[in-house]
Amino acid sequence: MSNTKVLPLLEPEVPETVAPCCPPLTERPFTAEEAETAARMFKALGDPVRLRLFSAVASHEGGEACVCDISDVGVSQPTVSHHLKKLKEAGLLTSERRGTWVYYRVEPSVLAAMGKLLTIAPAAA
Amino acid sequence: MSNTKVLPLLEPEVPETVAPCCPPLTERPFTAEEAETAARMFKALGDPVRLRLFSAVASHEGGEACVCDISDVGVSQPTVSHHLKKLKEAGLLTSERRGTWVYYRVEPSVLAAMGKLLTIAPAAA
DNA sequence: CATCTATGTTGACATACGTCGAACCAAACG
DNA sequence: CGTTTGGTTCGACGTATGTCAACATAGATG
Repeated sequence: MSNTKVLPLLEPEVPETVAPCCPPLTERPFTAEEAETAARMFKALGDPVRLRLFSAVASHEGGEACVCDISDVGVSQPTVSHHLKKLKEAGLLTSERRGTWVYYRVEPSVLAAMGKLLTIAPAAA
Repeated sequence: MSNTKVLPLLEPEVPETVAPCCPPLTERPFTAEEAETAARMFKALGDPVRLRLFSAVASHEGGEACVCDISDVGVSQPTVSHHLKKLKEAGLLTSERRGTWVYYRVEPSVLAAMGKLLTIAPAAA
């Protein structure tokens, strides 16, 4: 019932959407370029509605969710669509149409990448 | 030389600035309230300049940095001050004046909290 | 006190952002 | 086909945001 088993499906679709952009925040000062890249992801999660949508997809069984399953976040349906698009553009989600419905799925590597960013110390050196 | 040893200084100054707000994003859909809280932190890091400032402080020796040491990020001095204020308001940094200079320091627990947010699965149940 | 340096605050401005309703597209169904 | 249902795109609107120059404040120093 959990989503622990759906994570290994790293298909080589658009690998550049979430590159290993940056070292941990605490390792050394970010360059302008690194900051630009990382900030784009943080920014995407910096809106309450988007965060709820992302969490809803990430926690949904199968690691993916139909829009109809997650669009109850208190804003209009066009707004939901708008935010999902933003999340896609940030490389956090991917979408796929299957018949009537559109399914969104989290890009698994992105969570790991952002998690590393917030690592205290890599215990290096 | 690294900042691994300065982390244990969790002084009970303002503990509510970074509460254990939320479970991992992948555990269950965020409530509106959780999303509001977490989004505030993500939003603070969602600007390239702020991210560079935060990274500069976090990676600086001693876990803290004078404004003069980190203000070389390509924007004017008032803008730097403005962003540092935002980071403070988000609970990510604290500041202290010591003589002539003002020192900023990262709130250590905040990194751990945000890191947990991005955990894949807590391996629970 | 006068003054210099280091930061923070204020006010103004252009741009970006979140939101909605309306129009539009795509698949299913009669 | 026409209609219904699910979802996106468009256009508009109000608000928030990032930025700077100008001014203000806090210590240090003479």
